[in-house]
Amino acid sequence: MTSSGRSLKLTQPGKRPVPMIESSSSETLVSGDEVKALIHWFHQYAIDYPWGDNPTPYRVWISEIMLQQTVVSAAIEHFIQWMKLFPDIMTLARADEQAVLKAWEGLGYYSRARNIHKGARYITDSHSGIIPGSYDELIKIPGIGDYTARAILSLAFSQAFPVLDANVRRIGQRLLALREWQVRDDKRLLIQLESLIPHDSPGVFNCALMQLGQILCRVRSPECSLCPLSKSCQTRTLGLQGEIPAAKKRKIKEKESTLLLLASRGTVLLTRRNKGLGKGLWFIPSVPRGTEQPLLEALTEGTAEVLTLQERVHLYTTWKERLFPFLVVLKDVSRDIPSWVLSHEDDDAAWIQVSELDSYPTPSVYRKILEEIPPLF
DNA sequence: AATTCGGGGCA
DNA sequence: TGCCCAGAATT
Repeated sequence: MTSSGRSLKLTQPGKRPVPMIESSSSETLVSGDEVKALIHWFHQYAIDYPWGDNPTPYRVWISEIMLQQTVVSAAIEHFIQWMKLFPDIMTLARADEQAVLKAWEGLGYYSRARNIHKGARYITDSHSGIIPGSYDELIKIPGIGDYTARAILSLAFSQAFPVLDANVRRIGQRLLALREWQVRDDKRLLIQLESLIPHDSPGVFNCALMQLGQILCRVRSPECSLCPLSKSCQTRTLGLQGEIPAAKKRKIKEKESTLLLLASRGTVLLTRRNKGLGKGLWFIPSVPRGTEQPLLEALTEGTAEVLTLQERVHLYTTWKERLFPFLVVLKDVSRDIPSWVLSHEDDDAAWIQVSELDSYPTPSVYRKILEEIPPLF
């Protein structure tokens, strides 16, 4: 059974524009010789990664989730540390979510970490702790979608599933010289790859394509002269490397926030988000910039001392947020929790020893601010 | 089909 | 600074 049956419905021919040039290999994307050249190129120039030499289902699963929307160099160190902390599924399933999120700190897209944690418990309960080797079962695991299921099946189980990530998609788009890439092109490309993937080494084929996209067929300034697929590449034939794929513009929303880091006798007040964006992470209480005056005055009435911390910019997905943090050292004994601190629904708040801050998962920019706290205050 | 995700790398 | 990234989930 091919891999396209479940995840991808075959579509009708449709009326998309034909490629501007009919290549000699319009049926097979690339020739059999080029596949061999690709594999040869991979064995000669491939980069070794920590997850590459021992591709167990667990290691492939974790690495593939880490690599979702994440450049390889950003994931390597987290993967190494993760395997020390959670060497197997049972250890991961027994860990608490806070520790899992802490291990993920800095990688972003934290729902990935929560999904891995949920997935480990699901695998423990429903599959006796063994990662299943079928597409239909893998796809049920939280955080595993079409790409990751295919990656696990090909890399860890040696099943002939091609993968379609940003690298492979870019290679396909350039081979066909398509100025626009539509959803149905994914299905078309996967069908083509299914006829090319070697059944004795599907993982090598997939890794070779992905590393080719990473090393030679880069988004900007690809090195076509070294590419094993250049003969079939219509983008190279047409000299359109600078135009395909076209850059996508994105819109950024801006906002400004004042952070009030309340401190009292060796502790600081943090809040944990339990819903929506940043779920499970700890934050410094904040208010929209400009609304902090009444709060500061109320706090300084209790003879608080206010230190200005370094201004920061927090970039995440569609947001650019300027942060204006202040350390508010309270002199009175009470450690009440002001109501404005709980700005989001279901927020928690807690006074935390400064010496223990390290174990609380928090977005990177908040980590930097917390590290700015002076030793004595 | 479009948007969101509380990151970081790279030219 | 803008665009991209070994995508998935949600709307």
